[in-house]
Amino acid sequence: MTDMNKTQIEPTEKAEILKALSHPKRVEFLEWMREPENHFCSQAHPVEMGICAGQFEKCCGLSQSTVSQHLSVLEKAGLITLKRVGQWSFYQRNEDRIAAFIEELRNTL
Amino acid sequence: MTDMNKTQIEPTEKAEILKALSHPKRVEFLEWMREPENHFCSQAHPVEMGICAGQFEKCCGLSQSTVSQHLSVLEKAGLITLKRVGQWSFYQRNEDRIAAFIEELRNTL
DNA sequence: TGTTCATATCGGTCATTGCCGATATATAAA
DNA sequence: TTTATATATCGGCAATGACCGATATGAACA
Repeated sequence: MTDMNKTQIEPTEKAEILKALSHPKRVEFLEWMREPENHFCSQAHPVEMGICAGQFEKCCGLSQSTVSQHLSVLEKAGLITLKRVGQWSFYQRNEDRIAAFIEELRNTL
Repeated sequence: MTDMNKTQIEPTEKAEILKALSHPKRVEFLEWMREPENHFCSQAHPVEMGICAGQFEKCCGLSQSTVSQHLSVLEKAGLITLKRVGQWSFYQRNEDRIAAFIEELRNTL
């Protein structure tokens, strides 16, 4: 009864998530995605679909390839999910996973 | 009224803490210190004084200098505190800081 | 004072990460 | 089928991080 049926975070996953969060830019990406309308207002598609990869590029002054890599790290850690629509990649926060991670920290750290 | 008068975590500090936690060994160190009696039973001094730097060395298979560096990173991030007594260095978890950090994550991540 | 013990710091090596431009892939449009 | 657009991956380079042995610091004790 401590953790209901929330997604469980394995030790290996916890380490991977912490690594993903060790770069300030990636943390920023996650935080921006909390309020998409404030940070990605120039997006043509509705923000409910997720944030288009290209949107990050404009906000952060990094190259396209670097942004793509950062997003990939976040995705592999499970903190965001990727949905491809046409030629675009839409990323979304994985709220369950993020919450589970913080809960894991609360319990173990 | 959101944060009472808890220690506040600045953005720069948050980044430094996340970096400190990006190495599994350092996370382990912190977790071991939650239950000192289980992990550092061979310590001569009472665990209430903190954990003697040398104790970590025995548990983790790293060299003395490497352990010292890891502890220094945790201390600079404010996650542990250092008290010198005689020739020994006693480290203790900074519970307020750890709690404030997790709270910060809950609010911003 | 010199010796011992605990820990911190230094110097160097090797592995990892961050970054970029260039290229590959894949969809969409002409 | 060619062209354009969006994103991922590759190759290489520079910066950072992890690790160690050796050395320095500093306290305790003979």
